[in-house]
Amino acid sequence: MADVAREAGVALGTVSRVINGQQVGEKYRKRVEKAVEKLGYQYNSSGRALRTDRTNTIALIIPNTYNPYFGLLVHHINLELEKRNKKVLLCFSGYDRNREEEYIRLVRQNRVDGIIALTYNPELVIPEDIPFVTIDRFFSVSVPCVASDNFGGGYMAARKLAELGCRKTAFLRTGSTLTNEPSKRKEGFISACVELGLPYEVKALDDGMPFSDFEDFLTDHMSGGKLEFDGLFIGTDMLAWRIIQLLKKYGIRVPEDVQVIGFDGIRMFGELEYVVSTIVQPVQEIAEACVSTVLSRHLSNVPSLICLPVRYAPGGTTRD
Amino acid sequence: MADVAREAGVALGTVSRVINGQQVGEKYRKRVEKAVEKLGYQYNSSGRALRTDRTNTIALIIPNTYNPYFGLLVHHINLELEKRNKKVLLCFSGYDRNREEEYIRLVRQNRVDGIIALTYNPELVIPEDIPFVTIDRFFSVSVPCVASDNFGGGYMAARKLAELGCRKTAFLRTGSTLTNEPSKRKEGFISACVELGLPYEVKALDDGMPFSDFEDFLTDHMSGGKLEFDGLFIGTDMLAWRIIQLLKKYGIRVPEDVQVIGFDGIRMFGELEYVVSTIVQPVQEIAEACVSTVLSRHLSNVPSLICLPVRYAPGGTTRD
DNA sequence: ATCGAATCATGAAACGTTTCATGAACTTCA
DNA sequence: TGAAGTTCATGAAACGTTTCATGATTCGAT
Repeated sequence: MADVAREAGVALGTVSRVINGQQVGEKYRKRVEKAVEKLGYQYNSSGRALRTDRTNTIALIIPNTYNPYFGLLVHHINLELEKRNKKVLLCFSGYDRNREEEYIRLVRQNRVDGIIALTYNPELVIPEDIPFVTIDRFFSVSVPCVASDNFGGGYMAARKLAELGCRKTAFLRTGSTLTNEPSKRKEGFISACVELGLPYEVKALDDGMPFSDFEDFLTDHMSGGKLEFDGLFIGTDMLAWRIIQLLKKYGIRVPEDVQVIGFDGIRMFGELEYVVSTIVQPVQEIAEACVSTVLSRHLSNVPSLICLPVRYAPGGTTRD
Repeated sequence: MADVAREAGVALGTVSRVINGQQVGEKYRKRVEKAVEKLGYQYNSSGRALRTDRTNTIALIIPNTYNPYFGLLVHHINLELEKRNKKVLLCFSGYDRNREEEYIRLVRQNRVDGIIALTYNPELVIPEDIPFVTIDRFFSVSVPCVASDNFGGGYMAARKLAELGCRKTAFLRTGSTLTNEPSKRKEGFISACVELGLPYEVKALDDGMPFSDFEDFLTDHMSGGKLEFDGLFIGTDMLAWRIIQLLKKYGIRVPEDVQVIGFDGIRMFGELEYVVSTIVQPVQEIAEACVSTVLSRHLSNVPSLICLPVRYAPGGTTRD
């Protein structure tokens, strides 16, 4: 910057104000711009960060990026931040509570301007002094949470199954120890079933429990090679996929014998057809909401729960 | 840091040396460590970056993160960097040449310590002054390139098809305008076919060309509802998947009528079974190689092409 | 006991910005 | 024409580190 100032024959402060688009006399601005051009000057973000105490970086705490849902989320969040000239600091927690806490420390030394977290530690201590936004996890009214309309999604799934002719349904999920926003999928589902008089069962597995418990549940509800359910709503697309593989093993056809709806909206290779019929989370809108919330310094007038509408998309595991 | 120094009754420089694990007298070290603990001091990385001119950040230029292969790559690269206390600056190019160039600028102002890029612009000007490593793209001997053994993978695929009883095969790919490392998949495939006396055809599509050209190619090679190939090797898993969908439309069964092998090693939901039978890229090793290469300051004795072994994995689209 | 060598903490300078009080140059109005 | 007001560039200080020359202290050898 000193070089630019010398080249343009002005003071450092003047260069700084040109760079930051502040008011500068016309002829000075011209001269500085010419010098910047000539010398190919690019400001040093470390210097700026040191002086302003703002790094223009937002930490993103997320289990991983190979799960396509997370991959999509990372993608949209990064895009939204980029629009606003911000950067992402990636933190992969791998569902590990200790690592999540470790990251809070790391994030402190990097002086990030805010944190967006999709965490699996319900006892996480949320830093008070850094703007913090969660995805799908409600901690307290002072920590904004962005989620899709999980209740509405469950409700929608039940109505859809009914509309497609199902007579007896079940809801399957994992992670039942966590009471978080996605838990409302079950409530929405049940609510619609009750309303419609549609019989249903629920099987929720704790985190530690083996997947084979679903197999036991399903075989318990089979007789003569027939499943007694003709509609399944499953907590996530990934679980839905696994359940479908399981059903195949028993010769139960999807969607002919049983129709299946998942949740998330995962596409094949992230961009082709939906893997299963599903309730699609509005990932882009979620990303946008996270970013604009975390960047609004005045978190006072921000709602503590931002709930975004979902939609249904057929994916070959239902008869539509 | 000044607070810590005051608390411990030592000079700033001493604190600095303790933090950086340099030689400090025993009693001073103790005192400083106690003060750090008491005050919960975390160093400020902007200040350090400014002073040392090293940001501990590596830029990663990649098309996106929702494609599961890229997602996996981002994941492993981040993990490898984290082990070494480095951070990632994410740059999503979306296959767009202009954005790739734009990022090079951005990366300059962030003073990254190095760049890892999976780029789609063969004319990209590689910055001379920043350690630069590419994935799958060979630019020149002065720019190290990390790739899997594409030739070997193609060769392996042909031999596998032959071993599984195929009599007539074809190789299909897109992106034929780019001559990059993955292009060698074709050469390896052909090489093995020639060696084995296995008949083969090749269909390569340019980037602009519509997908339906593959449909034309396949229908041209059908008669009486039968495809004249009984083995297909396809440039990527994603393309393989699409081709399989296409075959389904014509009532051709996989793997009964034709066996298909893809390339990349994409799993369902990033962690379940392989989507198609495939040549698996060693993503973790690729990540490790990229990271260790980009971090070795002395790029002189580093090989300009690092080629890592692939392996075959069955995924239900072959008869094994 | 004295001197030289070795060890190691100190204090100041420097990294590249932004910001703020200062003062120079110009404008307006009587 | 002169005073008061306005605009806007200047220069210095500050942000939190690391590093280097300096000097204090300790130790060993004579």
